Amino acid sequence: MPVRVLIADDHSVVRQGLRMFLKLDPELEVVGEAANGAEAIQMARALTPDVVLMDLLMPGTDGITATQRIRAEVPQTEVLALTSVLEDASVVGAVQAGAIGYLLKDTQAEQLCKAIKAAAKGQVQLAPEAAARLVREVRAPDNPESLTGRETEVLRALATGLTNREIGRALNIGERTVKTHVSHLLGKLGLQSRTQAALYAVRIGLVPESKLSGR
Amino acid sequence: MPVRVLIADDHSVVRQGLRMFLKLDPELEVVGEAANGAEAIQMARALTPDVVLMDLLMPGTDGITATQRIRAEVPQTEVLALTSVLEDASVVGAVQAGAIGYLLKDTQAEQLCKAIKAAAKGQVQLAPEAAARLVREVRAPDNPESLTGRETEVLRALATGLTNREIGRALNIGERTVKTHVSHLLGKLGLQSRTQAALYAVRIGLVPESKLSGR
DNA sequence: GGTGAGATCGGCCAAGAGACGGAGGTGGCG
DNA sequence: CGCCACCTCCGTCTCTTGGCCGATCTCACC
Repeated sequence: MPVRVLIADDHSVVRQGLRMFLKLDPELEVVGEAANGAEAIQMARALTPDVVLMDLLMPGTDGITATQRIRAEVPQTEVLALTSVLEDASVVGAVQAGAIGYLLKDTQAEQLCKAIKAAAKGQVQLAPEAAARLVREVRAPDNPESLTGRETEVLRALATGLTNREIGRALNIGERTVKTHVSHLLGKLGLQSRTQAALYAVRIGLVPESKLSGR
Repeated sequence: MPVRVLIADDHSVVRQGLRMFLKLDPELEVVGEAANGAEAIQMARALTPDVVLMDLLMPGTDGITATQRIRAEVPQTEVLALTSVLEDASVVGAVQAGAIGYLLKDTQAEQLCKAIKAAAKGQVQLAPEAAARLVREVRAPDNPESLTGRETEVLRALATGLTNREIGRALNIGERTVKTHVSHLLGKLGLQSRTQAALYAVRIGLVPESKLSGR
């Protein structure tokens, strides 16, 4: 009985590549494709696949949110994060959201097949780089560089291009408090300006691409 | 005689997917894979493929730079931009760099094969969305929203997290001049702050992900 | 030769941003 | 209970940022 896989990625090239590739392994069966987080949630609900290959960066509902929802609503389905982003926040975020593994898109083909089958059995699969990040984060919960929940919220708002005052209004706190949080997170991240912080947030996948400041 | 294709993408999942997929078409032959712009240039020089499938967002040397170099050094090789980014600057940039086409990663499989064969014959291939951007840009060269060369340079520097003073040093101009350019580009883009401008630059792919502000 | 766009600077000014120290409140945890 | 992390807010200070006015200079174009 093959492992039933759902592919969630916003690029059809990636989806078709994965689909065609997994087809070569008789133990793997691609049962569906989703182009965004919302589709992934809906299809996971309908198909109850064994494993969801989840891209974390997708327009609309992002992969981490989708992972949370799927794990909550379809617990028998395991989620394997497969993304090009490798940063503390997204690794930890994906695992906290319920992902059983975290692989990079430059993973070799055979390893990917193995990882999917292992994930279906409930075995944890982490790219070595991702494992390192996770261990570092978990082993040092009071790591001076780890942001608090509020600081992360402020960073997320900051990374949509809001001013301190606007962030205050958005989070229902004073501008002064926002400045405090910004000051703290800049210090923790070793950055010098809110612009650098915004770019950092984008880099680690804290902000979905769809929310980036545009016209 | 098959069309010889070089794949340039930093994600092995995408590379292997494309390779396996193009293998099914006997008229297409994948002669090599490059994981970044520098490799793409080197391999294009060594292999002189008919077509390079070029991702624009790659670490190190980006795809646009690689396209320029390849077109300059290996003129018989056509470059087909294949990316997830769709914005005026990158479309125009790719075409200006010498790309014969611009396709999105969510392009359907058969279309991609057709486009590659057409590109090998020197026929222009543009995704409809990309064509629209290009036409809009070309038809209105003095579009109030189109940035000048210098403004684009300043935006690119701004989007790496530099201050005005640092940008001035980097470009060998005064801080005042930088402020003028920043002011102009903010007005043209309809934005209110440098942070928004930095996010915009990332969104349109002006800045390679590798250069985003980190730690 | 005029015309316009672009690049380069200047002064002035208001607002935002960040650093610094202080301080009160909460809630978990030994 | 005390301790500590976190969230909240305040005042003050310096620096950066961005808008507004202006000005030269170059260069392509008509």
